[in-house]
Amino acid sequence: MVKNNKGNTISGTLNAGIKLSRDFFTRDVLEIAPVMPGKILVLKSAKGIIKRFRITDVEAYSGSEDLASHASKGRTARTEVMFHEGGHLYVYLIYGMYWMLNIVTGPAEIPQAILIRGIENYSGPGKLTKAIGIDKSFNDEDLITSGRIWIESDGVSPEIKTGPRIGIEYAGDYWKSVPWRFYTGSL
DNA sequence: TCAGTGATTAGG
DNA sequence: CTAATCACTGAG
Repeated sequence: MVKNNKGNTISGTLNAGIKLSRDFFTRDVLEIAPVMPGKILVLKSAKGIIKRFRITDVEAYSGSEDLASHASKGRTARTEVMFHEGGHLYVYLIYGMYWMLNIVTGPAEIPQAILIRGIENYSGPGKLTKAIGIDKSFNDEDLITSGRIWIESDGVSPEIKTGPRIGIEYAGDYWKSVPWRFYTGSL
């Protein structure tokens, strides 16, 4: 059962849009991240129930130079997925409790990802994954070929606000200040 | 402000 | 093997 911050049940029932293709995700992360708020995250349960959630808040992590990105430490077992072709998911556990949901972008071998920080009725990347049931099993899932998760557009493109990314105090003055958070409060 | 919680990582 | 770290959250 899905509930919002006030404890009320929400259905995730938006109208269907057009599924985003590989070409959308293989572009540079800084082209994609600003247009992610407004897109629809779609999940299909094992029983065939489809739920759609409007994305409201994302952050971009780009390449090996970005000291806030996990990939800045190189290619490890965990960050391997970030080097895969755009359209895959990067899912990892943080603080022993929260699954973080990221969309890998760009061509293969270039580590980039977009953290999904908020969807409608939810604020916070850990809360939204708990609410919609994202876990380790979604790591490296392909949004183009998966039967249980994908992204759609219904043409909605809300006004975007930008700001520095959250929770990256370790990344140094420059990288913690770049305005790579893209969000909207209007949805 | 700070504890909870456990996978991941570097290092011996 | 050990120990530090962490793209968070909720309680005080």
